[in-house]
Amino acid sequence: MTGAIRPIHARGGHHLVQQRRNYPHVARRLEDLAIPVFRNRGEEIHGSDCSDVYWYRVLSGSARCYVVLPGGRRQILDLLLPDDFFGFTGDEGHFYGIDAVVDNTNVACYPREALQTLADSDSAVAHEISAMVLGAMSRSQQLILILGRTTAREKVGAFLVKIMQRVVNDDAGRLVLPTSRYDIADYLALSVETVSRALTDLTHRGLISLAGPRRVRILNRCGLDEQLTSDSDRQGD
Amino acid sequence: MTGAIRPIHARGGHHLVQQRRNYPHVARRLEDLAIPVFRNRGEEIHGSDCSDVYWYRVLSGSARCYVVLPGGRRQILDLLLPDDFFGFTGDEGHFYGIDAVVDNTNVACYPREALQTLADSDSAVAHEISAMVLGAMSRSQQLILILGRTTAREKVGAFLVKIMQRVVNDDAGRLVLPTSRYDIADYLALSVETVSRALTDLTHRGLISLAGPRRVRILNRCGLDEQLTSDSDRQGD
DNA sequence: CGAGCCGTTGAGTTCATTCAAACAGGGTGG
DNA sequence: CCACCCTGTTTGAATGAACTCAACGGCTCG
Repeated sequence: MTGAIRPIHARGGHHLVQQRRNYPHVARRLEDLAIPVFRNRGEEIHGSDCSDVYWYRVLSGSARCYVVLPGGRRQILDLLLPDDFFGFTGDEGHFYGIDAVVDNTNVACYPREALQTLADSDSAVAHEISAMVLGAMSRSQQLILILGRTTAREKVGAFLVKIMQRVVNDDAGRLVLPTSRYDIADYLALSVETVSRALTDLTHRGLISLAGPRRVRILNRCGLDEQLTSDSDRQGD
Repeated sequence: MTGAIRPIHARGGHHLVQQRRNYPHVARRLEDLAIPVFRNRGEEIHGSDCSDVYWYRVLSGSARCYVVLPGGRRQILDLLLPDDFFGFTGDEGHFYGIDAVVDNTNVACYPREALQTLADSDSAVAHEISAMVLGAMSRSQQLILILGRTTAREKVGAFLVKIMQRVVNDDAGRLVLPTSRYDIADYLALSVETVSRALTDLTHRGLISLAGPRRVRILNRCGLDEQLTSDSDRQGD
């Protein structure tokens, strides 16, 4: 499954690190450690077997980190856009992996040991890493807040707002979703049908408008965000 | 609200840090930075105003980190037991805070700047911090997995299994919950009634037994964990 | 003893899910 | 070019689950 990149690792990974450790005056940078991986939509970037060996960072495209629960359901733990950093933290008993979400996704895989070694010797790198880990932590907390929402409409609305903050979008609130309905469903712990219904519902309420399944326009961001408080929808409709 | 600890901070916080920075030969340890806070059940440890200034670590007792959503619902982001580390990551627009869950809870508050400075000069401390951040990340991911479960029974079951792994419990699977039903509800994004019903349901199924509201005994851990797959409950009941 | 909090149980409603079907778009091959 | 398939999306109907509102029992503390 993931064998394609392991030779690269064996060739340029730990060995190179050990070699260079003896020359601290050589400015080693994060990118020197990166094992580049290119994948098309749906292809596995890394699988369950070596998930605690690497850290991952999306360079272009987007990826999803997920866990397959014993029941067969897939829970997406994180949606990775360019510059996002991610690593699994040893949840045992599940199959977990990282897939590309769009074609030509480029992910950098950093061997953890080597990254640690580099961080020890270069505090600028250490700062960069901790900033990225903090970013991952932030996305994690925000997903908890979304999953903690009560209704599907609120979850989808909050998802759209969060995504809008992360992807390129014009001032008019137009954005292109990187994900399919199935990915949204597995991210929000909903069924596909419910996601679809929530989107049409939001459209009918005038909060968003859809131009094709992926092209969303946020018409009323505050309305999306504070749908929680909305008992106003009963009055307004 | 949180004014009680600010004088301590002003007295021994950044000032002390700046002073000692000039003596790198002095072995500065994490505990030197800690602002100790003692709180009883329900008392606030830190509130919304200074949540991005500190990192927190529970030394004894337990605490809850939560966010109050616009609608008034409280989502608990993390349940902190001794040695657990936590920090908010800048979710704007919400009120968030940390409360003690049991009496005599002792929490160490570390000023972030000073912690960073210390980590830069002492790689052992940096390792310790990154290990603790990783622990927080792990709990975060596990909560996502719990929230991603479909039924309330699964959520509560998974919660019990996770808690069992973290609190002291004898070999017979007996443990004492640190939390009330309300806290469990806000942690799992369920209503209190649903939590209560799920617990009695699990009892009827023979997976747990209750000796008082807080005293739980896990009778069948695998059954709790893999309730996901269980269509067996229809046959068995 | 009363007040207040916590926990449980019941009844009715709301909401998400499942199962099912239909539709749209992109690709391939005839 | 059209037929066809496949994937992704949407909508409908019926079931099932969690929520709200409500009431009650237990417990602690003043």
